[in-house]
Amino acid sequence: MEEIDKDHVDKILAQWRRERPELDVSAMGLLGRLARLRAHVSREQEKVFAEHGLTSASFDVLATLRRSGPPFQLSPGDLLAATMVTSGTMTNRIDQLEKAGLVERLNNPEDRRGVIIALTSEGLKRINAAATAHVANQQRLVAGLAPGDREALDALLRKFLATLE
Amino acid sequence: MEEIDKDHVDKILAQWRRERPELDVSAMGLLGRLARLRAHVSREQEKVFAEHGLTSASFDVLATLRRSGPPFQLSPGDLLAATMVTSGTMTNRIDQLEKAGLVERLNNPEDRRGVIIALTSEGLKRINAAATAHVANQQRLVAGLAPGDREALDALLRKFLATLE
DNA sequence: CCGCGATATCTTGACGTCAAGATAAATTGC
DNA sequence: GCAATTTATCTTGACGTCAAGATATCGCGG
Repeated sequence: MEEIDKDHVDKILAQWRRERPELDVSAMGLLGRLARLRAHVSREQEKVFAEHGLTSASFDVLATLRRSGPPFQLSPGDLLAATMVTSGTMTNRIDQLEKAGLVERLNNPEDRRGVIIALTSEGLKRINAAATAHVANQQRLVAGLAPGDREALDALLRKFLATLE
Repeated sequence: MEEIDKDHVDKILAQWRRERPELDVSAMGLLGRLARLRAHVSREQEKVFAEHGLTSASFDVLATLRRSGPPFQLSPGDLLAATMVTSGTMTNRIDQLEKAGLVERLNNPEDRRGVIIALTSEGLKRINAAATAHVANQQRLVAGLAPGDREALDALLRKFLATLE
């Protein structure tokens, strides 16, 4: 009577158990659900970013600048440290945002190797609006989960994350 | 006294609360940890795939063929249904795998629009070895989490996923 | 048995990402 | 002061992904 609904990931595990019964797939369920969940959440979030002419990449940079507080300026190195991407990726992100007029590269008076990335006033407006929509959308995405489950899940994700970083 | 260690995500939330106190960022912690966790896991998994000359994209296709059982053949449409990507992406994945000699496109005798993607013997060897290494690596990735926590986390992820798909 | 909407797969063009390495300026140590 | 090392950022080339649309074939309704 204790039937739990099988989801997509359960079917994959069942196939592996049939084809390669000697493999221990006990971790695959958890990691598979993590991946699938992330893919769904990610796509839903992208839709909201797109409504504001942004991608998750550009939102990520603008949001980092915005939440750093006035004057909304950081070096590429600072942005790099905050965003889990490589330097080449960050250069490209900044290039795109600069083309779009949402940030500008200023000379760094203290270090001629470096530059300062600054939100333009258009960039500030854009990220303020996008962030408002984004957090509302995040609320919607977790709305199907009971508040107690959300807390429990967050606590476990925190624990897990701590083992990896 | 109940101090929980602040992680990277907590710092982001604190910044938003300072800069945009009117925003309800209560869902951002959970979703942010999910994203970060997935990024870490993903990269660790890529390393193992790379040791076998694969990427997560190519592993994904080969694994789907492998766990479907003999004769290790599926249509692009079947693969599409199993893998959360678009048809253009699947065409590209198959192209790459075909170039690498790991799968081949066979004519579908029952439908001239369609083809059948079949693992080559080299592809079978490759995915068997890669899958063995991959599941071992997955065990390693969750090893830092107590077994009870793993179960609880998996159950919550399942619940959450069910609300989205 | 024919026309036409449905289906299976591929093509195109624009991005985003990474690894590896290039460039230029700052800093360190003698 | 100056060479060697380190640091900050950018460049290059190869992939992977998507959305939108192109092709070719299937199969249904008349």
